[in-house]
Amino acid sequence: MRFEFVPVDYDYFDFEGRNYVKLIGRNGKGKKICVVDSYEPNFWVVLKNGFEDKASEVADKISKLETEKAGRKTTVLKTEILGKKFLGKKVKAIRVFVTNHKDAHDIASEIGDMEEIKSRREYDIPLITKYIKEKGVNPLSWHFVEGEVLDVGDYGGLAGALNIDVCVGATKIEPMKNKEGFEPKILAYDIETDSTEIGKGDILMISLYGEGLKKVLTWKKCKEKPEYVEFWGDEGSMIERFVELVNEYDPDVLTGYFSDGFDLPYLKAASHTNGVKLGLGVDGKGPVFARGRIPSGKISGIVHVDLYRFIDAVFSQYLQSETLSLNEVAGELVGERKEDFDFKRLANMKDNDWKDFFSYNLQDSVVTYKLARKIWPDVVEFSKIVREPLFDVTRDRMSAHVENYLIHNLDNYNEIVEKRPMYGESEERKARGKYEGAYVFEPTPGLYENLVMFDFTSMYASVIVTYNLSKTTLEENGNFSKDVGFFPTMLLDIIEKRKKHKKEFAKNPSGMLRARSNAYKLLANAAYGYQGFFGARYYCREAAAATARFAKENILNAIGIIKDADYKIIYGDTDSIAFLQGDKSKDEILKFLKKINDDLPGIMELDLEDFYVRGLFVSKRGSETGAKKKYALLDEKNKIKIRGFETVRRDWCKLTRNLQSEVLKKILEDGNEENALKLLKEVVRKLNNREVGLHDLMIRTQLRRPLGEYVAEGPHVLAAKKMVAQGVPVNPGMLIEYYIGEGSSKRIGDRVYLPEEKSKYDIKYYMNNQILPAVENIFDVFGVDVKSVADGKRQTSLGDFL
DNA sequence: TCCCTACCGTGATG
DNA sequence: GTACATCACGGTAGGGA
Repeated sequence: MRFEFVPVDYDYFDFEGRNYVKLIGRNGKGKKICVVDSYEPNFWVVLKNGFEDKASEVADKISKLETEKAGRKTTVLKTEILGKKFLGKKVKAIRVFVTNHKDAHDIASEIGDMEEIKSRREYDIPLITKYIKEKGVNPLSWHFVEGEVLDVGDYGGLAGALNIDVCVGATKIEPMKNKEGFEPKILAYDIETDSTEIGKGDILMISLYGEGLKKVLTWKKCKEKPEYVEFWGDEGSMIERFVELVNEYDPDVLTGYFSDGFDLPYLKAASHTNGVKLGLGVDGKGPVFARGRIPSGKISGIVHVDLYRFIDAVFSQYLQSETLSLNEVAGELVGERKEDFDFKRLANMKDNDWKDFFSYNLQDSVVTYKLARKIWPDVVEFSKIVREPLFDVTRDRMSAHVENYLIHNLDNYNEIVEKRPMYGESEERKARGKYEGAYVFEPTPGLYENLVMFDFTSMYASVIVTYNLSKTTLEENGNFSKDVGFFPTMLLDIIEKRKKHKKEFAKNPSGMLRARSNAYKLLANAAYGYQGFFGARYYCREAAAATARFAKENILNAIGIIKDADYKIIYGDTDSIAFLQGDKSKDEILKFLKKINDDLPGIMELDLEDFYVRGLFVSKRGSETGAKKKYALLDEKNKIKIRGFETVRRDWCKLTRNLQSEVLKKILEDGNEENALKLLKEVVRKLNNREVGLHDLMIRTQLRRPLGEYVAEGPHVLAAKKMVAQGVPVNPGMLIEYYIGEGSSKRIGDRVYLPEEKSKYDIKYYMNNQILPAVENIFDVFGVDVKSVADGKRQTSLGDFL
């Protein structure tokens, strides 16, 4: 038979000592299909220079090797001798095919350090990655599959064990040229429990939301139940019903928010205690958790996607959200906030409380579902571009994405893939210390009018391409060769693709094109960090350091040119330069920009970022020197851009942040400090009269390590300890919220109060440590001393004397 | 007890 | 364990007077 097929989930299994790949996806009619494909595991042996003529001799020796492990015998099936490239150099290499991928490492070890052999490679690449790379069966792309329907007994009963209509043994899989697009069946879920510690409490309810499915399952009764609620006798039968509903819905993707770290492990623990099966997978089995910082919950035949992880690793840089809570992220991305539920009500639930809780639980799944739909184009594009399955692509960090992109594209350069660093190697790399980074211009504090901002487009990526900076182009003398390497070449390709898709998007906007252009942009931006990352296969500290160095050289040059043209430089950071427009017209500025570009090396490109009406730069606290990375700009559309100020820092209280942002706004709009001063006075008055609500005084700081590991105990650590004492579990990553109350202790941390603790806020603290420091340097630009304003003393302003 | 400073820790910029 | 360096700043902790 021959049919259209899109692979969604990849897995592999052993049969009679050999590896097979199990693809699960949909056919053209939307039916879930399992396709079994063969795979010949292999790795490479690279011969030393001068030993090329020994190739067949070495290959013969290798052919006779075999290993036995866990009752599995792996032998060398065949060898091929080929001219390849390794680290950019021509080499003679032997491709060694073995019976089982898991043993490739052992066979490679047995080959050992023969004098003819330089390196053994690609045995450390995951089987699925190798399979996709070698057979070109790309995720979420349409293929024609030819093959035979499997009998129940084939491959040790594989087909019979799977809850899938059709299992096919493939004889041929080829990409379809003209078919694009695939709408997955997504199902979102969420659980509510009475303890946040996994396995400690009960699951009170489970919600599911998808197309045509809207349910809350619970064993907690209430008289008047909403139509979407189903009551079950106990936790165990509720879980069994959940499994049943998932199986009936037959999703491609089961998604939750922080479900790797909470919902799925909780369900697993609860099903265990209740003695019921959590048979979510098409194999009837429960989720399997892979170890890691956060375990990854894998379900056979259904891609379990924890949206939080993808957002955290890839998407968060686009977000304004200060935390990655479902509430905040959904609020920003789908304009829908979760319903509120006060968990303190849990202690004493009445009928109506349960109704609210059900609704809250359902809303979590609804919001998760909408969020999944919203970022789906981005997930898909990443998966297609880096050619890794959904499961991995939604969990990998940026360095892994860059690396996977490299691995899957190295065949274009006939390159054998470099190995991962060994443990000791990573340590050595880390120990090599820091190198000099970006250049930052020290601004002179002041309020400026009519500013121009230039910036280099994708500066670090452009530098890597222009100067050919990479591991394989680094010469022994420390310079980088003129012969262009695969890393810069690939990066150039990424940059060009990004440009192309950005243009296409501008012409014909679609979620897919936006996502595609974004994905390329992210990959380009991450390429620099990748080369400096200790865990990278193509780590090259020299290349990373040179990237920063050449970038610095370029921005300094550009600053020089702009200065020489008699413009006054106001600020610059890494790849951007702000200067005064002076008496020049916008046209003249643009012509000037073009002229600068004509002389830039390689693909370096300086761009107009924007024109600004006003810009404010302040001094560092307690000093005359200008503060870097702190400024506020007003553009011609009256939009304000604030960088670095307390306003944008989440560890300052709302009162401070709101006041400061309003002060900046007023000053930028008015061009003077007069009205801004009134705002300050009003806040000072309210604070002194205790008219400020505690909610505006909460300080939020993230706990970033276990409590025991702190050398210095800051207020947030002491607040966290207080929480523990009150029986609230805390863990790294949590945002600790507290306010400062009155008290005799000098140490501020001794006066922290948790939100629900009633106390009098410390007026002095909020005045001297929050409000005044945040506006002091701003008013200082106008010669106004905020301390005396706060004291209600005379207002001194330079203006008074002029 | 006050004052100074080094260091710790967080969160920002690009 | 999970891209890089640069920067601002509050707060603690400890020494010296």
